[in-house]
Amino acid sequence: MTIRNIDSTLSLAIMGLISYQSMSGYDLRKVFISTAMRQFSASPGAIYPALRRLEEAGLIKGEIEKKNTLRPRKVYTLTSSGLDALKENLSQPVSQDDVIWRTDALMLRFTFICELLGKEKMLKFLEEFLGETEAYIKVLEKEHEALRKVMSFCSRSSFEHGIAVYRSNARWAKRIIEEIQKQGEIK
Amino acid sequence: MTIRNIDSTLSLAIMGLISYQSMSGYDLRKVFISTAMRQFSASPGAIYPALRRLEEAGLIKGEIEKKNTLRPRKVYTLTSSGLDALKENLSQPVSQDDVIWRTDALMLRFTFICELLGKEKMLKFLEEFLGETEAYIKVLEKEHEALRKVMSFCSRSSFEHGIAVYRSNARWAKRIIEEIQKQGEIK
DNA sequence: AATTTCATGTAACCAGTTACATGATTCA
DNA sequence: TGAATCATGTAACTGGTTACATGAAATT
Repeated sequence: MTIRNIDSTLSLAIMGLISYQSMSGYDLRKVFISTAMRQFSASPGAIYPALRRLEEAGLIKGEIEKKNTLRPRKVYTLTSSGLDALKENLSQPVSQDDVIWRTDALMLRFTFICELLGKEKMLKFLEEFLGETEAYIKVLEKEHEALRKVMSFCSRSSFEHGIAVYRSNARWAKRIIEEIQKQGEIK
Repeated sequence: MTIRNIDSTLSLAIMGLISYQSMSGYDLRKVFISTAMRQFSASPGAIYPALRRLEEAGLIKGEIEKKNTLRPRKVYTLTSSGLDALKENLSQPVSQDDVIWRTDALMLRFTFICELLGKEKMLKFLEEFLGETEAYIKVLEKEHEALRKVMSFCSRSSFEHGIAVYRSNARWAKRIIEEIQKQGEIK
């Protein structure tokens, strides 16, 4: 038996949503179609196989609601090992690679950190995110300085777009850290 | 024979780079590893199949340099239909879906617009990009207003991160439009 | 009566990842 | 001599996309 884990950002999104409340595949699709989580796939060809993989891995458990109909509604809940796996995923340190290639997954992780891990881990996440982002901005600025004269106007502009994104990320992290520190209570 | 086109952002990146100057697969890998284009795959398992697909589609042509060695260096050049396909790709209007899901491809397109299409198309691209981005920001702001009271602190913060990214994109587009309009000459 | 929504799923295909393989050339 | 670099490629696997299929229940 191959050991599978939370194997994609879609799976992470599913796990997080289910941790809030039990949901069927169809419920999940509706969330992905109608809310700001629309960047994740809403296609049944992605969601149902993902649910099956997670269930095979023992991270979620589906219970059939309307038993004797042809297409019974199957509502999924996190198992205890699923909750562990999710918490472990959210606790992972933020790497430079995450910051460069997996911002979407990072934001997804942060979305679920409040309820599942609490204030301390939120701050840890944000500080690591800020640190790695600022470090990468310095790398990009150096590259920009070195290449600004040989790049065309358009390449330079695209490059600057990249830097602007990371700067915006850093400002966001600073703002949220401040907000957390100001208000003692988070809800 | 199935008609293939520029079938991924990696292929678009390859086409654009080759339009500047002829390159081998290994040259491309070096660019993807060592420059700010590192967000694209540098793995040989992605690059070489992509080159083959593009060659099969008649968009690029490989010429062997060191003929009688065992691993001859193969240098690729755009064909005339490849140049057409690239220009057509870059000329495509900017859709809302592009803005939401394919920012990376959009920035890649802009990178190559200068040399291949000129100032008029640059402005067209930027204005469409700005328009679609601002429209989507309004959608997100409405959602934010509607959900701000039911969302947890972390979901709300992640949501705001999303909005911040699009605002930063809009500011960038405005700045570049201004820069273009100020200087008569682009180089 | 007709259309939409609820609800779950499969099958073919596609591009990227990971890991491996080959062997020449250059450099320490 | 041994390591790193040049240079191209394949094979198995993975997860997502597109398109299709089924049929009950609710709505118009």
